Amino acid sequence: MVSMKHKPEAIFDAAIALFDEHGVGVSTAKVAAAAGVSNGTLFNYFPTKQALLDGLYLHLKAELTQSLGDIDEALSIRDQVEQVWTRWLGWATATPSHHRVARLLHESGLASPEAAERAMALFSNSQRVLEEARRQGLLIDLPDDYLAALIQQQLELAITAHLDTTQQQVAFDAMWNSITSAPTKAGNNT
Amino acid sequence: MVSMKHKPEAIFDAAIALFDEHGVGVSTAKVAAAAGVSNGTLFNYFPTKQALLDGLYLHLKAELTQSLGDIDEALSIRDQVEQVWTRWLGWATATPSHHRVARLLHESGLASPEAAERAMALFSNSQRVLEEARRQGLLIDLPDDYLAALIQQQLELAITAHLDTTQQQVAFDAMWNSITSAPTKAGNNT
Amino acid sequence: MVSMKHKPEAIFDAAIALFDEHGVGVSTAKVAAAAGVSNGTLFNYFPTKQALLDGLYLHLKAELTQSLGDIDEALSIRDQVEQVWTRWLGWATATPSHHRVARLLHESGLASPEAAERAMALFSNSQRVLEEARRQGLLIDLPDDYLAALIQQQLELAITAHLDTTQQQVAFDAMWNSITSAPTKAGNNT
Amino acid sequence: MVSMKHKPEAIFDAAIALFDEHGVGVSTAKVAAAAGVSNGTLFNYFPTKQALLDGLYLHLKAELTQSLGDIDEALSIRDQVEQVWTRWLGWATATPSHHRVARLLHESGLASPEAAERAMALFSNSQRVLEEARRQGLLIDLPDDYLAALIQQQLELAITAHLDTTQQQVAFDAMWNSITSAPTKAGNNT
DNA sequence: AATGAATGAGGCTTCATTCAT
DNA sequence: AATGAATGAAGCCTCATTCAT
Repeated sequence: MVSMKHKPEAIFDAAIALFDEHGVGVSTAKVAAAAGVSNGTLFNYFPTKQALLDGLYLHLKAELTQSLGDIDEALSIRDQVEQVWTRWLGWATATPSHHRVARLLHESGLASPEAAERAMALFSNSQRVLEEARRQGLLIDLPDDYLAALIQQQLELAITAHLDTTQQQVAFDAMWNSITSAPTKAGNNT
Repeated sequence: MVSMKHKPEAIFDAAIALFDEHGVGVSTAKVAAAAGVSNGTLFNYFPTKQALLDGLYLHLKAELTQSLGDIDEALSIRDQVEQVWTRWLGWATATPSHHRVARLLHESGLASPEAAERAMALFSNSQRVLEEARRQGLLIDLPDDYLAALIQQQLELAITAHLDTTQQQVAFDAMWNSITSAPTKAGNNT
Repeated sequence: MVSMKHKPEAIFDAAIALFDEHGVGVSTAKVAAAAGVSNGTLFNYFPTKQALLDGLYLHLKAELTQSLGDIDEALSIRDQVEQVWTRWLGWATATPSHHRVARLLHESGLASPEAAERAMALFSNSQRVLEEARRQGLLIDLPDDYLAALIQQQLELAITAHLDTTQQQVAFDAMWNSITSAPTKAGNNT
Repeated sequence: MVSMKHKPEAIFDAAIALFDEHGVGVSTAKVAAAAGVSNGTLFNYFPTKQALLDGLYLHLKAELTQSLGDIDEALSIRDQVEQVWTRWLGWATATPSHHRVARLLHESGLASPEAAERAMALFSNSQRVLEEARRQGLLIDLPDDYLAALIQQQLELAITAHLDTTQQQVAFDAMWNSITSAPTKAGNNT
């Protein structure tokens, strides 16, 4: 009745679809049913609803990390960032529900601190790009955390806004302008 | 036990405190108790929990609008925007729990669409500033909705990041750079 | 459908009947149904199944204490003890299910330690008789706790054995013989 | 991880340890895990949890019977009884968890009637001592069942009370006094 | 207008038991 | 004979909502 994947996979898929449509409030029973397994079976894999939430969060983050792949260090920093940006956007566009649910879990603080921390660890590659940018003196004088959040926020926005290709480029430029200092830009007052 | 405010006000205050600490999952009974009224009474004012959520959301948005006050149209557009930015930040700093709960209600989609729409209407003033900026050709080529979201996102970030005064200025500049075109900025490649 | 007592009373009665017949494993739902109230109502009075168990235990012990009344201190110690014995037995005979359930809760350790302690406090009168007997040098050389348990054990036995009046007297004598030293009894070794 | 005993034996041991610590509520899965077998295997040996309970009860009673051994009929009745008493106490002291679990199964009525009856049959030796005492006119005028219960009750008490050697003797005397008539004891009133 | 007891649907979780491998 | 994943009924408890007083 449901794809012949392994059970946890089927449960994740069902959870994604339901959480995306109705929020994380959806009952474990409904998730199990949608996954084509019994109520009890779900708890064989995720002993707690929280465990399901955490597991799903990590699953999605890992999926994203997979999509980001390795960064081409031969590129300029700006292009490295754009590479991450583009691939991330590609993932979100290819599997929008996955992206929305990941966002949902993150925003509502429903992924436990441990899960959030483990998820962060997956992005070490991307973080290194930021550090390199800092070393090159490109970045404005705000904490790296802040800049990372700035990037991600704008990425989220670009994703949800369904922009066309041209606009996507403008959106990326806007983000880049927001995090880099613009020494040569004269008279930026009205 | 609770200030002699009018009942709905007391309920809002209780809800803010509890939602801020424990999330919107808090039961109506607990809200009522914290407000010093019986659970039955709460339902006299808000026939539904959703009505309470919506009412609270509008209440908070109205509070914010109040804080934003009138915009000094004599100022440059940039300064008008900064005025809004600063007052908004002032409101969030003065009553952080209010800000957090407003954010919570918005993010989790728990404020009903109708409430969200009515809340938007409160910001007509601020929106007008954006329109004026557009008219003056300052803005990058993305929909106004998008830019409004860009502004608000970065504002939220600046609020939650607990920046010092210098950093706040940098954060505002970053935002401004992200929404305005920078014609004279030469060679923005690495 | 059920006597017009107050709710908690009705719940106690239902619990007694069901626990007596099927053990404390009986579901709260069944207790509520038998009490003529809804599932939820039970939890308005006893926020937890354990609270119900504890409450019931104390209820029964208080009932027993009531039945024991005041001890006639003009009587000899032996007669005072017999007075308690007889009244206790009377209570158990009059409401055997109450007695059995009290025993059940005690034996299975399902009354929480706090409840057990509070229940003990109800018997201060009876304990005083034992202390007086000790003072008079009537008792064998074992801790008072031990003797109290000896008495109660044998009382329980006398109750459950459904003895006739003559046998009841023999049973009491047996108990008395077990806790008192018998100075004049010559050579009780083989 | 678990001794290379036969499976049922290992299951019994695990059950004893777990039931002793957490009560009979412990799940069959946990018992199986502690016994080092899969949950499925447990049900190969005990088709039902009740069967496990009954089997364990009989196992423990048989173990006790073993410990009681043969009674030395050359001894006086009193000494024969004391021999049983002492050996029983020895068993309980040597393997306290076994004793406690046997008691637990008995008290909570969780050993099925059939199992209880079969267990009784194991004590035929001990019962014969009582019958002989009756024949010799030593016993008070109460049913043999009652006296057997009196003995066992007091034995349980002596076991759980952790008495020293002197007190153990007093406890045995108390028991003996409770079941035997004391013709020479003059004036046992106040 | 205020109260708070009553409701019952629904949520999460546990567990004895089955069965295909 | 052994395994362990799968099952689904049942348990405890929460809570938004109603309504008689």
